[in-house]
Amino acid sequence: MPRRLPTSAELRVWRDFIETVEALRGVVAGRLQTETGLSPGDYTVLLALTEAPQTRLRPSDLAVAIGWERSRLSHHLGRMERRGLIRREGFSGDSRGAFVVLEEAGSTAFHSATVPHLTAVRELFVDALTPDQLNAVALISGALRDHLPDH
Amino acid sequence: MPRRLPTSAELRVWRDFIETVEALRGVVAGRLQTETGLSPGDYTVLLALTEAPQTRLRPSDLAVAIGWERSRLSHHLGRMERRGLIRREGFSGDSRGAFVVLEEAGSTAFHSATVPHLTAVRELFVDALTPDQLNAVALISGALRDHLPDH
DNA sequence: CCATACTGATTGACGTGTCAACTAGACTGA
DNA sequence: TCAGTCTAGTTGACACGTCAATCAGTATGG
Repeated sequence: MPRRLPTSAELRVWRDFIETVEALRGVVAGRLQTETGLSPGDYTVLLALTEAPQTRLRPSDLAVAIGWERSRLSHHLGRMERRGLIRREGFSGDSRGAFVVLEEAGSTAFHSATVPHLTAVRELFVDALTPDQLNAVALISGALRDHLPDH
Repeated sequence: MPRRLPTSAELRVWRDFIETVEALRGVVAGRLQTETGLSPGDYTVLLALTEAPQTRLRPSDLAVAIGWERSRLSHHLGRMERRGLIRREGFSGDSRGAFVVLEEAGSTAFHSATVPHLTAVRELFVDALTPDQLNAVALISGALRDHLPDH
């Protein structure tokens, strides 16, 4: 049984949706970058480390916590380490393992980034929508996510 | 006057939203890639060229048509040219100018990609939502876009 | 006429992501 | 015990994006 293709109206909704979200993400990322020197990825990693006991995590646990692939995380950690935001530390025990440790500079950067970040989210996202629309967004996210393969 | 920060519920909506859309985009892109060998960027460029008179456009016009920065387009065209999907051609007149011309291979690739692409959009996006939700998405996209700086 | 500014387009450097391959230690079962 | 496998993590190659610089050709004003 052949299944229908999207109508042109449905396709337009899709394209507008994707383009808008991409633009939105770009604007938020740009503000974060210029106001705090951190990328969204940096922020995500630093948030997870900040909340971790001893502000340290094993890479795999960190990857799970933020939902990243290990290789992506490894590359990102390399860049963050070069900038002194985090540090890698050996682990006595299972010597495959390692730790990612929050550095002072990372902690400082994170703390000075949180208000600008939250402000950007409010201004560009929350303030753009009515409370009803915000609820709708939550439902729509859930529906889309549940409809994705795997999860 | 100090303005409020997002509540944790609002923040959760934001994060779920961004993560879901990113995942969705990734899945659609992955399907397009494996089923047709084209990236979303390739598809966008090929679509614009296909619809252009003589299936050729000046880079600047192409950039405007698809809403890309010229430098991004230039890099992407370089990659597409290497694969034989498009070709660059000089322009007699204003010799700064140039043309991007759709190659046979590009045309073929595009035409064999359109059904898989549309199918993926239907399955992963349209089918996941009720008609009301789809309407809501359109309204929300518009609200978010209108709230962005510049536009 | 010519210095200057503008326009079209490309380039290089670099951050970011994915995929596949690799290293290396730890586990497991015949 | 030791081959096979699993787990943790890194690496290299490459696609994609942004930014700033560059280049060449066109237009403009004194």
